[in-house]
Amino acid sequence: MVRAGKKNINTHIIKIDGFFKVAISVDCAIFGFDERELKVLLIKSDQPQFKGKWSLLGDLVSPEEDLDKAAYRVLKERTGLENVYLEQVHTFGSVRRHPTGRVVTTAYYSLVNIEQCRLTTLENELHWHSVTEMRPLAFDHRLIFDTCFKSLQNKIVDHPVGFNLLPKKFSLRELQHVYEAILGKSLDRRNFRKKILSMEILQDLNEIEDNVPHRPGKLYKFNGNTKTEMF
Amino acid sequence: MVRAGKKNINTHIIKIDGFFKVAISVDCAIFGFDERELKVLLIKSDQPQFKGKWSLLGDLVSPEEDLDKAAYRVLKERTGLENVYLEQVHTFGSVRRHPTGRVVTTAYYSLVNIEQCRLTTLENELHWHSVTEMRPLAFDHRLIFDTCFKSLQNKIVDHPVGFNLLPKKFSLRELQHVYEAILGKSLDRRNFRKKILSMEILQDLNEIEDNVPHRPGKLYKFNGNTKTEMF
DNA sequence: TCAAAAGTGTTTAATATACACCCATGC
DNA sequence: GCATGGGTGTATATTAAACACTTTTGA
Repeated sequence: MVRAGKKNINTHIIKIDGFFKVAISVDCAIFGFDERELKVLLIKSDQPQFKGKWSLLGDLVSPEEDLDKAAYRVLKERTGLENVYLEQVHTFGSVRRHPTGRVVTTAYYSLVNIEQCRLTTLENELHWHSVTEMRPLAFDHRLIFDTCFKSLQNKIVDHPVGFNLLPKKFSLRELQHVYEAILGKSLDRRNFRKKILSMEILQDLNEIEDNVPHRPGKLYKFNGNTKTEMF
Repeated sequence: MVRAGKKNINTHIIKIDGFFKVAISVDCAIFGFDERELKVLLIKSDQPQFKGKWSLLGDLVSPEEDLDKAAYRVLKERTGLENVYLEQVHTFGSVRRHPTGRVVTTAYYSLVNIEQCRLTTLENELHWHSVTEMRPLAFDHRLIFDTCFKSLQNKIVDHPVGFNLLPKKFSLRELQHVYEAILGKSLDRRNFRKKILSMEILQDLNEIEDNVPHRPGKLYKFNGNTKTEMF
């Protein structure tokens, strides 16, 4: 696989005809769910201008690499996961959005199961941040994050994508907590169950929860394909 | 304004470090409305591989030009219009989507009033094609067009953007025809009027239609800002 | 026996859909 | 006077929202 990640960005932004060339990157808002909270995976920026600030995970796109593939590569490299839910959101192309040169970036968001992640830290620090406690991010990543988060909120209203944040087996309570964390509001339990079950997207596993300090709930799995629609 | 349009694409796709650099372009599905039909502005391709085929209007993005600005520039250059409704849709970044080299393209759609257009033909032929009679397009432009068209159809369901296809003054009948052309189905007249008027987005101009072979309808104008949300 | 969440229906409100008649104008 | 679309309201169906009690388990 083509790896653009190890190259310095300046080898991709080359002065020709008197001006800098354009580089392409992808940036991913990788969402996870833990402790009833929606989280996003961030990395400590290595740019001197943004010392100590966090940024989304991204990388330059190699000239021989499909754009979508680059986003999958970033996910694979950082979380170890393949076949994850990935959605393209928007492309940010202001001339001065990146301090080092012209970088047009395409934003994606991904929904992953935090427990399955095997984070690859490399030289920088990775951390799952609660989306309700976001501090200022490096570059224009706050704008990119907000765009991704809104896109996810719109998506989940009528597309069943919440499972991707959960283990294969889950209870309706856990699924409801996912929806509540994404939408930022509490939902009526009976109406939620009614709506989800009427969609006929869940398969009853005839198993119940274990090790819960209350009456255990039924376990379900998604009866379809949890991959992205993109392929 | 930086003009990338006159350069040959090969001056932007330069072989460095043993492989071709990546170029950025924008492609616009420019929608118009005429004779009760939704139309899209296409240009005869000048690529030898696609001789005789039509393509969307697009151009390379100069390294000193914002991505959105490039889309506005294409619109201005081809239709003479400024301040039009423009929406970014998706970025297409397969390695082999363009025969000449690596070109990542960001797709936009625009809604314009055909009558206000002053088409600039330059060396190629421009034509408004009915969206119901689309023939195969050059490059991957059929995919791009379909993506833009679906995006518009989704948008119009709950966002009042249809006006952008009409003159400043219009009747409810004309507006309904716009919706019917975009959604590809006929709508109940009473329900349509009820819904639109309840949105309180129209201002009654206390004028009536002229030169219609039937009872003239009231004229309205949109009471807000018809520009894109992007700025 | 207590705490915590599972499981389960009905009533009400809001929204969307279906549908028909008289009116004003140009020809 | 006829063809064409303008203008209007109501009844029905569908969907969304509000709401409470009994049951099961672990501690």
